[in-house]
Amino acid sequence: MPVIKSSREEAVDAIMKEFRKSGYDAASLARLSAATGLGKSSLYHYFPNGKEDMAKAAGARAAELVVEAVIEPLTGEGDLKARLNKASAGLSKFYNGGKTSCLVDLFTIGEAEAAAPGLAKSMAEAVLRALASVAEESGHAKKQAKLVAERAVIELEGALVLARALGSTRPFQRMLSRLPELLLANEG
Amino acid sequence: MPVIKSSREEAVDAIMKEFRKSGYDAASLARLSAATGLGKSSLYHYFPNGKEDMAKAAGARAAELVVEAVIEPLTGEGDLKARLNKASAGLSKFYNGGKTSCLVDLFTIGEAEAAAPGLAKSMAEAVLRALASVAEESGHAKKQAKLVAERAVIELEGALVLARALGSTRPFQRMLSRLPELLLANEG
DNA sequence: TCCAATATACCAACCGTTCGGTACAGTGAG
DNA sequence: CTCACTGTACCGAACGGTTGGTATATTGGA
Repeated sequence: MPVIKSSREEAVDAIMKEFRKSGYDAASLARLSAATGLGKSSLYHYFPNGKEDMAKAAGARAAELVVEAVIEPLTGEGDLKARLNKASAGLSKFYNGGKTSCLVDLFTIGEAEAAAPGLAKSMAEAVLRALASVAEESGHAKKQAKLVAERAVIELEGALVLARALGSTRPFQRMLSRLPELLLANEG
Repeated sequence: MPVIKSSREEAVDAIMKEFRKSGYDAASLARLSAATGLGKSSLYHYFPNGKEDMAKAAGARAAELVVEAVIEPLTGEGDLKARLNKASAGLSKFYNGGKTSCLVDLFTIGEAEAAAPGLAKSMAEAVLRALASVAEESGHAKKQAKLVAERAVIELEGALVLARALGSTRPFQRMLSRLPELLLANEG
C-alpha cells in the first residue's frame, strides 16, 4: 500500500536512476537536479554532504530493491524452481532486462571510490553473502556455496557490461537462463 | 623491430593507462597531461580532436595489445593446452592480475559513448569474433562457438568488476582458471 | 628556411558547493 | 484567538575552481 512517498524518498529513487544511467562522474549536480525536479541547493537540504550523500543513499536504496526483488523471493516459500524463476524475473526487472547498469560496477570507476570509500565493496559483499546463503541452503557445501555465489555475481556483472557495450539485451537474457543451474547443487 | 618509440606512441600508452585507471569522465585533460608528461598544446598536436581522439587511440592500442597477448598465442602453433596457458598468462598480464580495468566496460559509461560512439561496441565485437574463431577451431560448432565466446567475455568483464569492487584479485584469478575448460569443445 | 613540437596565455562553460533568502506549516505562550 | 517563534522545504544567484578547447608565440632540429 503506497501511502505517501516523502519528497526525499522520491528524490532518492530519481537519483539512483540517474546514477545507474550515467555513472558517478557523469551524474552532475545539474543532471541530478533535473532528474529530481529539485534545485541544486534543495538537494543539499536532503543530502548535506552533497554528491557523496546522494551516492550513499542511491546505493542503500539499490540494495533494498535487490533484496526485495531477488533475495526475498529466493529465501521465501514454495518449490525451489518456482523461487528461482521469481528471482530471475526480479533480476530482469531491476536491471531493466539488461539495459540498466549495476552500481557495483559504476561506483568502482572514477571519483566514486574517493567520494564514498568502500561503498561498492559493501554492496558487493552484501549480495555475495545473500547468494551464498541461498546456495548453501540449496545443498552446496559452505565453501562451494561461496564460489557459486561469486560466479553468479561475475556472470551478472559481466553480462550487464557486455549488453551495454553491444547495445543488446540478449547476453543478459542468456545469462539469466544460466543462473538457476549455477545456483543449484545438483550439477553435472 | 620497433626499437625507437615515437613520442606519440609513448603518449598513447600513457593515455591508455590513464583511461583504464580513471575511466573516461574522470580522465581529465590535466590528468592526461600529467600522465604523458606533455602539455595540453602537445596533446592537441597529436590528437587534434582532443579527448575523443585520445579515447579512440587508447581503444585501438588496447585492441592491439589484446591481440598480441591473447589472440595470437591462441591461434599460434603448439599443443592446445600450452596455447591456452600462454593466453591465460597474456590476459593476466594485460589486466595486471585483475587490478586494471577493461575499456569495454569503462567506455560504455558516462560521456564516453557520446564522445566516441560505437567505440566500445567495436572493441567488444572484435574480441568476440576472435574468441569465437578460436572456439570453433577447437571443435565447437559455429553457433556454439559464438555462445562460448560470449560467456568467456562475460566472465572476463564480470571478474574484473568484482575484483575491482572487492579490492581483491582472487575472483579474477579463479576466473582465469575456469577459462580453458570453457573454450574447449570437450566439456561434460 | 621550414615545420614539427612545445610553451604561454587565455576562453566560455561547467563543476560541486555555499549563501542569503522566501514560503509555509506547526507550536506554545499570553 | 493571536502572534511570535521555530523548523522544514525549497530556490536563485553566486562562489572559487576546473573543464575541454583555442590562439598565438617560440623553440630547435633537418
